[in-house]
Amino acid sequence: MTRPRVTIVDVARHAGVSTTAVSKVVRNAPGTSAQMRSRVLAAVEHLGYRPSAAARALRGRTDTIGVVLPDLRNPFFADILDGVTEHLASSDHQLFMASSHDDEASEGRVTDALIDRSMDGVILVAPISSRRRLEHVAHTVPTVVVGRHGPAAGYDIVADDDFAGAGLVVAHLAELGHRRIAHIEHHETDPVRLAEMPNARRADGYRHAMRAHGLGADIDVVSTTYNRDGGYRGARRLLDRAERPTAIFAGADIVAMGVLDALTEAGLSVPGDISVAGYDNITFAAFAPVALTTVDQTGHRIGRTAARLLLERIADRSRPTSQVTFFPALVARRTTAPPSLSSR
Amino acid sequence: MTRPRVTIVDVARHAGVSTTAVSKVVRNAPGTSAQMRSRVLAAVEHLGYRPSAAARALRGRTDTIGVVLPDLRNPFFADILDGVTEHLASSDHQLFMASSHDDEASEGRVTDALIDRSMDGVILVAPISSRRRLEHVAHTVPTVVVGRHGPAAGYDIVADDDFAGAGLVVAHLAELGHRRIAHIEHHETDPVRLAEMPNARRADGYRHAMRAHGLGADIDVVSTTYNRDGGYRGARRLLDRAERPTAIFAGADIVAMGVLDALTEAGLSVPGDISVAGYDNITFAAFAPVALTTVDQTGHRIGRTAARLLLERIADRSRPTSQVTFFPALVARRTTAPPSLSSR
DNA sequence: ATGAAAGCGCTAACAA
DNA sequence: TTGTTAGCGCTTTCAT
Repeated sequence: MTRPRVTIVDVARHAGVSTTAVSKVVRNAPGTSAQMRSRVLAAVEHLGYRPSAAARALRGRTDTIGVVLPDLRNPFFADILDGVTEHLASSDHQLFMASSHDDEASEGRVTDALIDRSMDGVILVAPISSRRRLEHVAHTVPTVVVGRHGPAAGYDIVADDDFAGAGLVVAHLAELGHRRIAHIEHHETDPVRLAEMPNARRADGYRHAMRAHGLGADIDVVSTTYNRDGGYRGARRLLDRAERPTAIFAGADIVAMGVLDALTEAGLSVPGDISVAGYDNITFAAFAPVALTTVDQTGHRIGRTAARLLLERIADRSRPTSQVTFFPALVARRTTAPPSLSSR
Repeated sequence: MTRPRVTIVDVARHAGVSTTAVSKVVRNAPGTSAQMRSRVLAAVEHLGYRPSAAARALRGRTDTIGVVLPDLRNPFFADILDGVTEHLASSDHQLFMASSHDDEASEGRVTDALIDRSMDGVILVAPISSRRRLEHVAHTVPTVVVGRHGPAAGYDIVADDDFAGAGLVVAHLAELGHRRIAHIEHHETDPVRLAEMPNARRADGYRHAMRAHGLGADIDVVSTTYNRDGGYRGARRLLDRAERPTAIFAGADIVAMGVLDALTEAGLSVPGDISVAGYDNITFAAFAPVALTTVDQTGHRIGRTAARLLLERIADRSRPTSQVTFFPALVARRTTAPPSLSSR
């Protein structure tokens, strides 16, 4: 069924040279005559030889980098990956992805799996593991953490200023005349994650901005999860309030989707009855029938930067770590408008 | 910066046993006393030993399977992956994904990369490579092809009956009273792909069903691409028709998204002015403000089945190939309705 | 410029 | 039950 692998030995024999020679030619290493090159390449072609990455891995690099994503359904991660892929295209690294399914234990397993398979480097997107664990990973393999803040210890960080981004949304809604602006956040209790995770920073930014706009008394946060169902549940709870909010700021666009599910189901119009804003500016937010007001954190640029930092670290593992923060921008679309007179 | 790897030799020395013993214990292989087990496991724990997958790969299996996806933005693939992941959870295989970015050359590179890294098996989702190429891959590594039809040569196939699915949509629209039902397909010229790719089968099913319903004269196919932009461009062209269609059947839900973008932009209401149907039943189709009529091809079940077949083939590479086809179901939601009287 | 040989970490015969 | 040893395919000194 399956034919035996063509190895470097087969090529060497076929070309009548040493395996060393083949190795050099294949790797474009110096010290080969033009004549030898052509003979070896002919044999490679003839036999259909492909170097075994496994054998190479045993001697060092694998030319493979791994990305751990929390969730394949949130299109924001596709934006990040586009950026990573773009930057990696200039190198000869292969990119493999694995999902942690939003679960800490699974995230650990997947990261270990990547390390066991000797990835040259890993990019962890919005990881939820403990900082100690992240430091351990970074100690073992060049690591870049995306979308999580906090003191970098051994790894580079690329993130968006979530605190400021949340402020942009609140300012936008307050200017439109909203006072009862509610926020749906991803539930979080761990103290480190409360300081480092984007969801927590957005919630903090929301609270801070509400106070700054004199709306401290109207702060209203519902804790669910950063996915569509979390948005649905959060909105349901907000709709049950004695006094409904006039605007809902969902911590992520995917959460806003769930909010819109719930509002549609309840027969409410957006933004007529209630305004909705998200965060991430996933391509879905631009979907015309929705036209979601959101915050653009340029996932593409984040991904590119992460890939660049990772390659730099792979090239020089002792280079000092850096922390890049991008400032986000508000993208006002059609789900936000001044509150209706009756509800004001 | 990075500490040297803990190897099986370190563990053996620490536990005062042979490397063979460690290897056996770690793999739960037979032939180890309880006493030896505990000593070895203690050493493993103490030293934080993790077997090198690269070294294992050189001896055989890697416990890794690779999935090649055309595109990370089409949420239908996430449904398939959920199914794959679910089935794989019962085995100790790790799942890595790679994107081909809808490009044949890239698909080839990515598949080679997976083979080079000695994956135990690969799942190719809606691959566009030539059949010869697929046979080559299957000849090299256990392979399951998902979402592409055709004579199986060396690989298993799991797909949905796209021809029948398209018929369900046409029947639904015809029953509602539509006659001018247009179809947006993914442009295809390669003869083999015309016979095997889901997009081509759906287009064939559309034409066949139109004739079966006596609407042969109204057949109207626009060729673009299976992504959101393709849907947008296709709809624009249909709106420019002297006599507009009353219903648009997009070959995929993601295409329908683009159609809805265009219709919204043109100020047309759905289904008031025009009905829209998709295919795939991605979770987005259930998004309440849209409520897209579509065809459910149970990506989850397809993924589960693909994973099962792959594990079976890994266990026995000579077992005969099988071809599983699932029958799809229409999911009628709110984007389809009888045509308006004026346009009839 | 070219090649011989050691060895990366692990598993699988085979011996004891 | 336990250990010795020969590779898996490649890269890398080190000779030539």
